[in-house]
Amino acid sequence: MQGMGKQSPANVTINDVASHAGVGKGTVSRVLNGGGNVSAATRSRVEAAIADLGYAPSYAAQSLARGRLATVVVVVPFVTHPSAVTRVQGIIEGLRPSGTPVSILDVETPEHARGQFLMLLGSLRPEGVIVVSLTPDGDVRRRLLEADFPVVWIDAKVQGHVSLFIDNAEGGRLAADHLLSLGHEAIAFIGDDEAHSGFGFTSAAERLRGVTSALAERGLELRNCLTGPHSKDVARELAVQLLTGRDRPTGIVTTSDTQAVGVLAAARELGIDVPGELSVVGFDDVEIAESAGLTTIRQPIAESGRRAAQLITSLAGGDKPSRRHVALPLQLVVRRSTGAAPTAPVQQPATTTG
Amino acid sequence: MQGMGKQSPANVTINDVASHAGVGKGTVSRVLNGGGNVSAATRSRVEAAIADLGYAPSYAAQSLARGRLATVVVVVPFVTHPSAVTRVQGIIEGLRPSGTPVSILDVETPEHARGQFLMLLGSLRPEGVIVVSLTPDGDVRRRLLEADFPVVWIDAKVQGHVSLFIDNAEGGRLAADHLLSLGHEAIAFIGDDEAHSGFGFTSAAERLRGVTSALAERGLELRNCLTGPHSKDVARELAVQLLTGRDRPTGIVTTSDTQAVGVLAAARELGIDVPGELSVVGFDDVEIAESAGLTTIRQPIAESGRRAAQLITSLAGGDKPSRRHVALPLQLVVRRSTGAAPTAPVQQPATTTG
DNA sequence: TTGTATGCGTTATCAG
DNA sequence: CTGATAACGCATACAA
Repeated sequence: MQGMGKQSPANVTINDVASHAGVGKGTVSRVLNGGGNVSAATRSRVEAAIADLGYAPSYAAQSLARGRLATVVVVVPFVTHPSAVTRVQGIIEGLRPSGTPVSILDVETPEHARGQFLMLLGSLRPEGVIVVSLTPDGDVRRRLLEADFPVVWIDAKVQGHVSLFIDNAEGGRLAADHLLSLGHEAIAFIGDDEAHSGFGFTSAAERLRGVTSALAERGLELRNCLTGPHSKDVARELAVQLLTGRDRPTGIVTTSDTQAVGVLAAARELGIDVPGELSVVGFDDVEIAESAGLTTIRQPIAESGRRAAQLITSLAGGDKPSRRHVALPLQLVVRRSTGAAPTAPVQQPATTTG
Repeated sequence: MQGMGKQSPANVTINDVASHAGVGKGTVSRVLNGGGNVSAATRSRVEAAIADLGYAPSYAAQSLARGRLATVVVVVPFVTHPSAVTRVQGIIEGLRPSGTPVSILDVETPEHARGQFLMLLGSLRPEGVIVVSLTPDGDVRRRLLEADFPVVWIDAKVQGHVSLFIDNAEGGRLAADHLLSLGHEAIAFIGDDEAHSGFGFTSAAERLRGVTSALAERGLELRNCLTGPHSKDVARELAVQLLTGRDRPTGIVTTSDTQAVGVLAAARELGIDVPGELSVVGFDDVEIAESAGLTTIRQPIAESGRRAAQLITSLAGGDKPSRRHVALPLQLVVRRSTGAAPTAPVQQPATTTG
């Protein structure tokens, strides 16, 4: 049974290093960490021993002794969305210099999210947490605020917490103003059906508000507003609906590039020329936007991840945040999917009997 | 002295639960884990106490006591590549049922990779490791094989290890055969410059081999073969070179959809009609391929991640792998980027002096 | 079935 | 500057 003892690498511990170097384990620990008070001679002896034995400190033991995991945890819903992916990439990139491992906690439903937060709080106790596009219940938020690790929120403005976000209404306004400036008056909106997600997202509603208020300033009303689950195909179907209905819009604003690409697909299917007969505006400016030639509202997605990572690193290092809330810049990026409104109505609306 | 220990939330421990329930900590541990020998009455008392106190076992302490981290680590280069992203998504998805956190270890260079593997082996000691598109040195491979946690390789066939991979040469052949069947004879290749990556990748070379051998079977030779760092823009530049040169090809095979999209961009810039004057084949069938209307060689990327995750879970559970090596299926997906070869030569090659 | 004692590998505290 | 030694919180072998 145990005759074989362990044939596995019999992981070398700090004790092995200590005896090999002829010092106490405390000393080894010191050279490993801050290493304040160690004589040069001892230090080099220990370092030699470490190299000799190929010693690496046990992550679990360190975590237990220190009271926290040397890992940054990212809590993110919809890891399949391109924007979520890009954010995570930014985070990983921003954390690379520090060498801190990144753990991904995917969440599917609000209850699932709650569970993940609880396990994070009670069990994981990581070095820092980055929450993406999520706003958990008040009690979880409070516990997160009281936790002894830093938390940074991306794409959510949370009271008392450090957060990076965008002005969604302004984004909607930018999109609408662009179409208006091109002469469009029949503008429709395709957005997420956030109410049904259960997460309590509000960004689509805010963007819609931006659009309608921009239109209102010109005395116009939104031609149509369709929402559905966030996906390219759903957006395509909604667009078909919009484009084959009576009040065909000449411009469509969407809440993501994914959806905009769906609208483009619908237009192609229906033989509607973009941007000749129809202009489409996306949101986010993820990678696909460029290759699809999409006019879109760019938000610095990867950048938000990078900044969150840097913030976490700095906060975990004991720094105080200079600003709690940081609004990220938004920018209209014009490509091939928008153009001047058709001079003649694309489709003559039936004149109502006067 | 030690009374002040920590003023932090004084996280509730297994001891608190034990005393609250009036049992020993061993019992609590038992109901928490396998829970074999616990009377129903005691069990419910303990469970009540756990719920009362909102107890969650410390991940670090569990890890230390058990000797391994309840985390699956993914080692992956180029997290920015769409295919890498998709694989990670698949892994996360496949691991969701088990609730195991996923840690991402990004690697930039071979040395970096080595360091990550070493820290993984010596320090992290996770529940399992999934290595994506990487083949480290022999000694690291051996240590990985001897480690007491399971390792699954994706996109790499590694001696003695469990691995999921594709037949790259077959992929190249599929692409070339498709173009050949459309009447193309002037076929060029744009691929990764893997030699300079330092990682020792060979997939591009294997795909190229598939292409050339398919051509050879018809008595043809590759018109041109250009390589460079893997990026859309580099591919675009290479394509411009190809398309403005003397021997303009009518078909281009690339080693990724990203590159194929670059080729498409080049064609558009040059006013070359696709697929009228030029056919383009991608590789992978990532999301962008569909919206770009790219004909491509589909490999089950997300699926590979899911399967790897399931394999890890099963292996970590003590199962023996049924098969060490699994070849994933490849499939030609025809879209709008390929069509019949132009009947008249697009560009009359200057007849060499006879 | 259940409580107790020991070990896991570090960090941190405290004399020396 | 350095070597013991006590936590850290849990799993587990062992005793009861």
